[in-house]
Amino acid sequence: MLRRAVDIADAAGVEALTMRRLADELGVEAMSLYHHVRGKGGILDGAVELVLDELAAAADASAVPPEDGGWRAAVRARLVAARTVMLRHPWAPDVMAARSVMTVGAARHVDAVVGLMRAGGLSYDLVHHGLHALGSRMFGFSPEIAEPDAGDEQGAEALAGMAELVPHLAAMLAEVAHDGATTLGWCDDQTEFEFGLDLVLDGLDRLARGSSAAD
Amino acid sequence: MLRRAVDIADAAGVEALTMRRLADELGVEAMSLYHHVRGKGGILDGAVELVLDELAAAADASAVPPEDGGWRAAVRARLVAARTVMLRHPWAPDVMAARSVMTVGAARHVDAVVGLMRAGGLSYDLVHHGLHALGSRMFGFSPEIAEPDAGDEQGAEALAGMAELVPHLAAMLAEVAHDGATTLGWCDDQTEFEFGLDLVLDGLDRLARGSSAAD
DNA sequence: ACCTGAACACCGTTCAAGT
DNA sequence: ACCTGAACACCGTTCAAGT
Repeated sequence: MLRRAVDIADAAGVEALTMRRLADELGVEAMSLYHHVRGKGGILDGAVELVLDELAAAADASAVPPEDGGWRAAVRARLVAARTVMLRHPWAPDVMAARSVMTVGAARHVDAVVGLMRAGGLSYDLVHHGLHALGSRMFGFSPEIAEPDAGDEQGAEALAGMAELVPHLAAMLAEVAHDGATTLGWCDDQTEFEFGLDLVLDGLDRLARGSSAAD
Repeated sequence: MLRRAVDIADAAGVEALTMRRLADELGVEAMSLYHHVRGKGGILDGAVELVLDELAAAADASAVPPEDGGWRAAVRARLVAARTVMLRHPWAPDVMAARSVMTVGAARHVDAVVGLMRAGGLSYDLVHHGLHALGSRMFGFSPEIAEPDAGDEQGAEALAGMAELVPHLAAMLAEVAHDGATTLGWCDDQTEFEFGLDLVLDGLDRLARGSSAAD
């Protein structure tokens, strides 16, 4: 049943994951669902939990022993693995953010990251700051809030109308769009994810080594 | 009318911002609204735009001349100012993320940040990566996805049940909760926002100076 | 041009009734 | 224990009708 909920959200988006539709696909009446879960929230939580099981499996499969490259490489490998799972379920981070309940699956993932960082010698305090700094990257997602590039045709068109209003932005996009023609488009999300991830991990590493004196 | 929409969302949350309620508070029928905006989306976009006007005013008011402390301080001041506005309208970042349309207000804010970074000598390419790395921090918000601390009573209780399941996380929270007793609680959101912001800005600054050879 | 009432096609959920 | 039909209180939106 939760499996089916995940399939619906994957195929048609969370907004299509409705009690009536889920019941329909299970060949049952909508009200029957209430005998097995605590309302719609229970279904969303359960679906997220299933995705987090996938995440745990993927993270284990691609785990890097902390000896090879230190905690930084180990955390990086885990979060990049998390991303491959979340890309299959792009609605999951949104649901997790909307329903801010700490499920066991989420707690275990965070726990694993904390463990890797501690093994690398970071203080609990620094680890704690680090979790906040990672934000949604912790679950393989960077928040693409109001991304200035969006759809190619509509984005370019809207930008043309704003060119004199936002000169710096227009100039940046013109240059980046040109250079990026060799890659996947204006923005390579995977590249940007890894860039931001490395920036945070490098910063934490530097703080852990107490290299602020080197500034 | 958009002003009233912002007030409703501030006071009762976005989910309370409904066509019927907005019309009611304006002493008019719900269907009249469709003669002035393009459906509910238009109202959400308009409300966000109003918030972004506030943001622009706050950013201008607390602007730091680039000469004093460089681009880093200037960008920091602008994003911290953005945060004070968004804290008054916590629904705004969510709405912006949900409706991924680049409004003029959002574009102008991003443009200003790009301008400050460029004035600091950063390449368009590095600026572009930087925008992605900043993510929602660009608009004063760090994504508190599945925050492990949440409500004090419920969080502590849930954590007790998970203590043996997530040992590292439990140990971290136990220590951080203890130390943090002197401040505002387990997590000081403002502190965490500034920590993450500085981590990203420092990282960009380092890359701009080409100090990777110093590693 | 602007507003209105009734209606449509949806939601999540309650509740009494069936087996 | 599990399922069901009808109903309730909502949504956003369409549409013909009013002024």
